[in-house]
Amino acid sequence: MSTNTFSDTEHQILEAALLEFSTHGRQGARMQCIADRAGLNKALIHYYFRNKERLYEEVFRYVFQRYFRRLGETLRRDGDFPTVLRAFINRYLDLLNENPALPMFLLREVSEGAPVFSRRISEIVEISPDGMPYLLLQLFAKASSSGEIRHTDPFQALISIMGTCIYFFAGFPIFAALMPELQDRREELVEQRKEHIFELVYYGLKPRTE
Amino acid sequence: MSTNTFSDTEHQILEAALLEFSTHGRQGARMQCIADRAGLNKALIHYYFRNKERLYEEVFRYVFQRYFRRLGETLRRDGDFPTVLRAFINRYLDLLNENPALPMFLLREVSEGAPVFSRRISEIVEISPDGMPYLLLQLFAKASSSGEIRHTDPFQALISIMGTCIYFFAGFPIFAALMPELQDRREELVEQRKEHIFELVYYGLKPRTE
DNA sequence: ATACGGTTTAACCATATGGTTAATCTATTT
DNA sequence: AAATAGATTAACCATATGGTTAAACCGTAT
Repeated sequence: MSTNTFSDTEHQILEAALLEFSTHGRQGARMQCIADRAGLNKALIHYYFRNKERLYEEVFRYVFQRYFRRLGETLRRDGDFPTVLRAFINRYLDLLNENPALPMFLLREVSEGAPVFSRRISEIVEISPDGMPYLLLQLFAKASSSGEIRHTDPFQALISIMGTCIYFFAGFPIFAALMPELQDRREELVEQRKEHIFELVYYGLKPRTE
Repeated sequence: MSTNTFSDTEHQILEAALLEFSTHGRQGARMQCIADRAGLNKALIHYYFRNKERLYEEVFRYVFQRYFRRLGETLRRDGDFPTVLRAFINRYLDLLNENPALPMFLLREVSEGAPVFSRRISEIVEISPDGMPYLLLQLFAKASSSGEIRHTDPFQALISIMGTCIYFFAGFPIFAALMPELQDRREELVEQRKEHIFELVYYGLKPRTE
């Protein structure tokens, strides 16, 4: 059940399910819609994934295992604080830009009490000191204690950096509804955003001389 | 339908519905659960709000009208850039802390294509130059042109400040699942966060002399 | 050619759930 | 006290939807 080799058909189902789940939520998702999206018969989904709940779990794991792994990679490379920080931000924004539905998928799960995330957390994210969350905390903790940034709670910094990245994608539709002209500038704004976040976080945390 | 005077019963329904909708989403919400939560008969909900869709719309408007209005208030008061910035951050975090379910409610709606938000946008948020989004953009635009902060796209700043505030509440459960010790520090972290975000944004945007 | 295992499908079933209805209760007016 | 209108309830209905099943399809080995 935790194998990662999926057939073509399974992949089609997973991709369709990801879209359906992230736009309509676990309960709002319709098996028939997933089947239609994937161009397959509904019974096939049950054949491969038994039921909606297991499909959801499989999609969730399938997607976020990769997501957290790719995010963590950037933190394991050598480099000084600003270099690693920049790499993390760029990777994060690229990941989100490739699949803007992911944050909502995760946030939805979490707002429902994160039953699947909690139950299968060990498969999804490394909780060890070599996993993404801990490495990111470490990044700030080290820079903080070496004096490269001012004394900062690493947790606050973690929330800030992830929030500034995620909210661009999660909140974009809100502001696009208010200011339609943003829609066309989207790609440009993503690139601009990399620089903006880096400067905000780096210079926002740097010790002040005055 | 857009009156704001609700009877006790209606209020109970609205509050119960808000909880149910924000944890389970529009489709996942169950009319029976809302009735149970409110301690009322299910048919009463239909009596007052006709059907699920209209109930959802009413709750949505009821909640976010107030939310955006209270957020906008802080931007209409006099004061220099850091003062207004601080007031906005504090108000925002207090609002979210009072009702941590709100961001998810809004984000869910948005990820479903924001049909209700779009349709009733004019009742929910002032789109005029005196409304919250525009005032916040103005705040940064003015500070930017007066040289108080370095040249910055106001939209990027808007996303950053809202993202850092919201994500604390939206993402908190994720990190609380990974680091259980955070749960007890929540209130303390909210207060600490006000200062953290202010410093990050203010000093992150300030012109650099070096 | 045929038998067989894995895959795919149309048709079907059971049930959860949104919504209705008709009766009852309650308070206010006359 | 009778009447009226609004509020509330239990019982019910229709249907959407998750899930099942049995048959058909298809490639491959014998």
